Order: sequence, then structure tokens, then C-alpha cells
Amino acid sequence: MEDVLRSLGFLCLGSRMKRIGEQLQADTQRVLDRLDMRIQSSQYPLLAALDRLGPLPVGELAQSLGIAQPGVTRSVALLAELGLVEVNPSQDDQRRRIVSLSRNGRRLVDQAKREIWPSIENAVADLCADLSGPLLGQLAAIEDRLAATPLYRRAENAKVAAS
Amino acid sequence: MEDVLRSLGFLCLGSRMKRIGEQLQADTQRVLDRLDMRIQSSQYPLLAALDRLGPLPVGELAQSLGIAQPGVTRSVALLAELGLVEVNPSQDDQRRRIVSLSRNGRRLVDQAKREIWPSIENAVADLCADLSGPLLGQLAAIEDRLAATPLYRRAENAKVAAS
DNA sequence: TCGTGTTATATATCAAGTTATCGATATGCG
DNA sequence: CGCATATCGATAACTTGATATATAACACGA
Repeated sequence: MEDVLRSLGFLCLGSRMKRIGEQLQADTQRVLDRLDMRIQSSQYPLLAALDRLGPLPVGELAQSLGIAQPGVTRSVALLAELGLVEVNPSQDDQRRRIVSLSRNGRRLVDQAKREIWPSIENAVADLCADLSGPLLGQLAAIEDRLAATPLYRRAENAKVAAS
Repeated sequence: MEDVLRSLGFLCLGSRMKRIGEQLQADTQRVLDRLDMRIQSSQYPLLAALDRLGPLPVGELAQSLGIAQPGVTRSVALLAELGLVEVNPSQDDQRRRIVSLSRNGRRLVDQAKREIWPSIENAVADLCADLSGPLLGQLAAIEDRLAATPLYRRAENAKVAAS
């Protein structure tokens, strides 16, 4: 069965990148499921942003993640519900709400940085190893490699190799 | 403001590709809006699949587009509502529902192939021109180029250049 | 100081993907 | 033939992005 998106090349590059991104996120989710936290892979960038940049108001968080503000508002509400972030009004501007990692959030991020993120990074780096040349060719190679060996298996191998 | 997804590199490649794909789709939408059809850019791959492969049952359509079957069911319902596709039960298997371009759908696809798709393809090709080297670098270049000159402007230029 | 305009966030709604599940039709074996 | 199983597509519920708009707080000029 012909892969139409692939055949159409540049014309549907947006749909194609979205499709690859979704698959990567889904595969990553399977690796992250080893942590007992019931948290979606898409929430980790927000936690990582707070880890890297420290407490931030909602708007700047959105900007640093490259997504629209309502998405951040919703994610923050979810993570606050789970007790992973805290939200405090800014002292000098009552409109701003400063988001920061809670004690549990800090613990989760530290654990992830130690135990999980390196495997994921290695797995994705392995997936993209030795890629070169035109973009469309690299994307096709990624799709083919993912189909041959899913990401979570690459993560396992990386773990074994590291141990 | 630091772009966290970019800083995280391979770790958040999925989120990042999804983000780029969404931006490309949104930009493409602006080009497509010149056609009077009120149809989202994400519907065009389905129409293009029917154009390339001819009438197909729902399941094979999903497979050729690389998305899950319920997504196709919904898109087909939408496009049928708009009168762009027709759905007929298969004669030899009552479970299969064969999707095909309607007269209007055929006309829209022909028009798009003539008037719009070439500009989009050129614009995206222009966006990705001369890219080489590692994937992450190419993605960063795409993001930078998109920020500098949005896709719809590249499509205009391509049109002018072609005329 | 009061009103006007701006900014920060929240809320509502939409889009398009996902998984899980159900009902209906085929298929195939005893 | 009849029943168990498999397959196809529809539906429901959820996720995560978007845009548009409402609300609340700030800032500034008359």
C-alpha cells in the first residue's frame, strides 16, 4: 500500500512531520511508563522548561515552549492537580501567575533526568544516527527505522549497553 | 527567551517535529484559503490519496495516509457533508464502504493541482533548499527560515517567479 | 482620579489525532 | 448448516494543539 504522504513529498511535509512527531511521542510514552507517574510524555517539556529556566509566568512558559498560552494554562492546571507544580501570584504584578516545580515535581524531574531521559535521548540519537543528505530522505529513513525497531526497544538496548 | 525544545535536542524530537508540522499546516492553510472552499489543509491528503489511488475503502485509506481508522471515518463524513466525496457500500463485502471523489471533489482536486499545489510545493521546497547535515540542524534552519519569511510569502514569490 | 487602552491569564470552542469498544458482516471449521 | 472467530467501520471518550473572547489587573494621560 503506497504511503501517500511520502509520495507527495514537500506538498504534505507538515502533515508528515506531525505524523512522525506523534509517533515519536507515543513511543516515548511507552518508555516513560516505567516511572509510576501517570503523566503524558507531552507534559515533560513543560517540566524540563521549569527545570532549566526556573520559575516562570504562564506567558513566558508558553513562549519558551513555542506553544500558545491556553495550552500552557491547561497543562499547568493538570500538573498542579497532580501536585507537580505550584502556582503563585507575582508580588509586583497581580496578573502574572508564577509557575514553579513543587517538591514532588522536583523529585520527579531529578528521577527522570537520572533514570529515563538519558535512555530516551540515546534511543532517539540512535534512531537518527548517520543520517545525512536531503530532509525528505532523512524523514523516510526515520520512518523506516521506526517501523523496523520501535523506539522503546532502542531504549532498552541503550540501557543494556550503558549498564 | 530560550527555546527549550530546541535546547533539549533529541530528547523532545517528537514534540518538536509535531510543532513544526503544525506550523507548516497552519501556514499552508493561509495559501489554500485562496480557493473558496472551506476545507482544512489537513483534508487535502485524503483527497490527494483518492486522486492518486482511486476509490478506496476506509481501512485502506487510513493505511495509505498513515493515520488511524477513526480519523478517516470522521474526515470522510466531513467531506461527504461538503459534497466532495461519495461513499458506496462494496458489492462483494457489505462491511466495506468505498470512498471516491464526487464530481465536485474531482473538480476541486483538479483546480488545486493546477493552481495551488505547485505553489505550495515550491514554497516548501524553497524553505528546505540547500539543507544538509544532521537532522537537528536542518530542523533549526527550517524554524529560523519560517520565522524570517512565512510560507505564504514564499508561495507568493514562487508564483511571481513562475509567471 | 477617572477613563482608556494594554497586558496576562482563563475560558470556551474547534480540530484532528489517538485508543477502546461495539455492531454488523464474512469466513471457516466441525 | 450453525456457531465461533475475525474483520470492517462507527462511535465514544480523551489528548493536545489552535483561535477567539472574556476578565482582571496595570499604566498612563486629561
